[in-house]
Amino acid sequence: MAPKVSEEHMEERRQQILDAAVRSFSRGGLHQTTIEDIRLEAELSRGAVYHYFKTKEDIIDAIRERSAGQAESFYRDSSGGVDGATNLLNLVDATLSLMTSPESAEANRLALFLWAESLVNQRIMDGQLPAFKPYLEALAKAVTEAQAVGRAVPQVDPRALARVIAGTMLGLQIQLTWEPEMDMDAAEHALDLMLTGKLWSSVEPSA
Amino acid sequence: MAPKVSEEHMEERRQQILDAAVRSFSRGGLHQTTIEDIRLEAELSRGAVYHYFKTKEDIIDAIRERSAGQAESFYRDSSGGVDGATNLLNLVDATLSLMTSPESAEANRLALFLWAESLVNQRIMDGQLPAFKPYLEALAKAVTEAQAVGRAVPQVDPRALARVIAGTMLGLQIQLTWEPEMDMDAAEHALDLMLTGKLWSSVEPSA
Amino acid sequence: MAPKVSEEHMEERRQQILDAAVRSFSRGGLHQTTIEDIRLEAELSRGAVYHYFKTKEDIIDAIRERSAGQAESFYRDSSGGVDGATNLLNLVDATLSLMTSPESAEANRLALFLWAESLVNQRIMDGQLPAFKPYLEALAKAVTEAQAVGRAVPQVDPRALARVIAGTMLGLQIQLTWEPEMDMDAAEHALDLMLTGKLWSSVEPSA
Amino acid sequence: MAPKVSEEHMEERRQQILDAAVRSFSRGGLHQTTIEDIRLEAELSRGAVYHYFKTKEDIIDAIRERSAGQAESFYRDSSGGVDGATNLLNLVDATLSLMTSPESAEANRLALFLWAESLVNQRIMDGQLPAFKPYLEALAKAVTEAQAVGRAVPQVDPRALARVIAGTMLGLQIQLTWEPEMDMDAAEHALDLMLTGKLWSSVEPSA
DNA sequence: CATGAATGAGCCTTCATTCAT
DNA sequence: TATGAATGAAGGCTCATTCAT
Repeated sequence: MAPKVSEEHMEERRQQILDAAVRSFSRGGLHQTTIEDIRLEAELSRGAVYHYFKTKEDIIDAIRERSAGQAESFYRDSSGGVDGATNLLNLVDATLSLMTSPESAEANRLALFLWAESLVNQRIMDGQLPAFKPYLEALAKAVTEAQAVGRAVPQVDPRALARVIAGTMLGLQIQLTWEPEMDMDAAEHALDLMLTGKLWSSVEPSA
Repeated sequence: MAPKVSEEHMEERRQQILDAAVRSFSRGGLHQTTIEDIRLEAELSRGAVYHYFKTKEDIIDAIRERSAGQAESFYRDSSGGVDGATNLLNLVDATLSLMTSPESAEANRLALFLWAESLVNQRIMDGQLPAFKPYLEALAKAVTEAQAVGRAVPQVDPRALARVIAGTMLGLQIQLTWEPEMDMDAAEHALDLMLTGKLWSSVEPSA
Repeated sequence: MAPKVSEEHMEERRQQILDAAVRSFSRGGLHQTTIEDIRLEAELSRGAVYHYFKTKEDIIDAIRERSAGQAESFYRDSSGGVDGATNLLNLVDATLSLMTSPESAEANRLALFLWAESLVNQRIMDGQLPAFKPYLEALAKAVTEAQAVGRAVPQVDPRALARVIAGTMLGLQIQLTWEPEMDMDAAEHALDLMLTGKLWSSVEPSA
Repeated sequence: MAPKVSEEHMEERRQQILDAAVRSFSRGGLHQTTIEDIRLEAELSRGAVYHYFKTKEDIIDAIRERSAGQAESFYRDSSGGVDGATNLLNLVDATLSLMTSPESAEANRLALFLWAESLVNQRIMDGQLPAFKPYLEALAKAVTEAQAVGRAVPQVDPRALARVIAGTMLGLQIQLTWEPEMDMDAAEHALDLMLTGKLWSSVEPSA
């Protein structure tokens, strides 16, 4: 059982470094943050960092993977309902509450850095996109279910609507990074109205 | 009149550099792209670049400013209608058609790079945010007008809804950078249905 | 003709760096010598070195190529005679005088470093070996000619003898790096006796 | 007697490490080979290596010493004959058969690395040279004996000829590292002819 | 105006060595 | 004895920027 201690320690240190890396990267961006920054934040020696991660990019990769995992498990719980329309709302609300939780400020910033980086770094794109797709599909599935019970009109393409809603999430997250003090509750309220068909008057005004 | 010629030449060269910079940055990102890359793309000497721009950041700034200007003029035309609800649709459609135009692939990528960079570079943030705000306000104004004529329910906070809709735009633009081949027309259709209240069945299904 | 000045300057600087590199490398070996050492020896900035050579290995390669070229031209002059046996002596003497010239102390040391490095660095081997082979062949050719005129016995394989003689050159050069003060003239004399058949008594001693 | 076991164990482990080091160094060179490489090759922990050797250089030194010892005992057996000329041939043949034995490929490469390193590392030079000198002297002694019995002409300086012959050995060994498939038997034959005065026709051709 | 050589700060990474357990 | 985590000095290389011509 000797390796067990070692492995535990290994995992602990890795998390310690990743935590420091998340703080550092989200503060300074992927490029401006140096290994030196991370190591200071982790209160480790420079060599120690390289003891647990081969390269800076490996750290970034591990961070991405870890957050993707966290987010995924978060979403999975939100699509278990029977009613598609409810699932949709649940997913949206879960996403919003995830991004508004105080601990998420860092994650939101980091996400934006990764989204940008993915355009230029295939490895990151390859990690990012496959993590986004299931989200899109969960949304589409919910829409399809909503159509099945007559809540959503059949004309709409579930995947297209999923794109729109997912886009809204992404876009709100971005705005949150820009203005952390923005009123996300109000936005959520408006979004809920829109997603339940209560936003627009059903009849044209008697113009 | 010598300076006039000079000024014209100056402006011409600046645009030449900025064009090259847009191509370079959107291809390789803000950090991975070097002045050398830009100068090669512009077919200029390295010194020439520094002749027209003091620093790399100045180039980025000029690019940002230029695109912001282009976008703004684009939007301004879309909020001139009388009907708020129509203005909303116009704005959204204009935004979408701007981002889907073939020349915009570059601009979309560049935008994402700038959004990320703005989190870390106050100067970019200071340029970016003031350009985004009017867009938000144009949307809010359209919502307010829609409320005034009874199209939108009065409970919704126009600014919050503007956040949501603007977010959708941002998020769709991101998805476009990730998957340039995505079906934006379908998304637009779904979005239009949502923004005209035709997406959801007004009555609960007779379950 | 603008590039001409530039090219001249370029070539000049490259030589300046290579000269400094030869001094540095031959003094400290390939691995212990840093770019910093070279740049100090060349009285240049660190960046300047990289302006003219992409990597440290490129510098090493350029050095090797340059010395190979110098050596080759040196040998070529020594195999122009009509008589094979004389050519052989000429080649050997030329080689020896090349390696004993006072400026060659550096080159000899450098050569040994390169020979060792070639075992581990294919690129160096690929440069080294093709430069050695013609030398071997020039020797073999001289032996063949000596056989043709009856000077050398026909039983000997010219290539094998070339290996032996070339080996002698290599081995003397090594000893020279170890003990620069060794008496190479005496060695040359002994070698000449051996290569002219005057070393051994033709008849067995009347034991 | 506890220490005795311990000492045996110590010696065993040291040899295990040296064996691994020889394989590693001869494969990758002195500088490119890391302690990590050696420890993996030895299937030992990193700490263990440092338990038996204080520094990397100590390992190199121990290797050098060990091979020097092996070579020396090898040569000693070859100079026991009565006849100087025969001793000379014996020494040469012994040297050649030592370097051509299949197990020697590694040793040959390692030797070249050490020869190069000795130029830069006094400690290695101090180990190397005193091991080479006796070889030189054995050769010189054989030559002197050959002169004594009238086999070799008295004009030749025995030490100089020793240099030449030793050089030939070194140079053939180098060529062997460069081209392990070279025909050393042919070279040996040519060398034997040369060392017995049978290579050159005693009389000038009747030109 | 234009050129591109020169500068040097700074970054990622490697690796010999130490040392707590 | 044995282990391997930790250390930190050092090196190769990049690149924004300057400046002499």
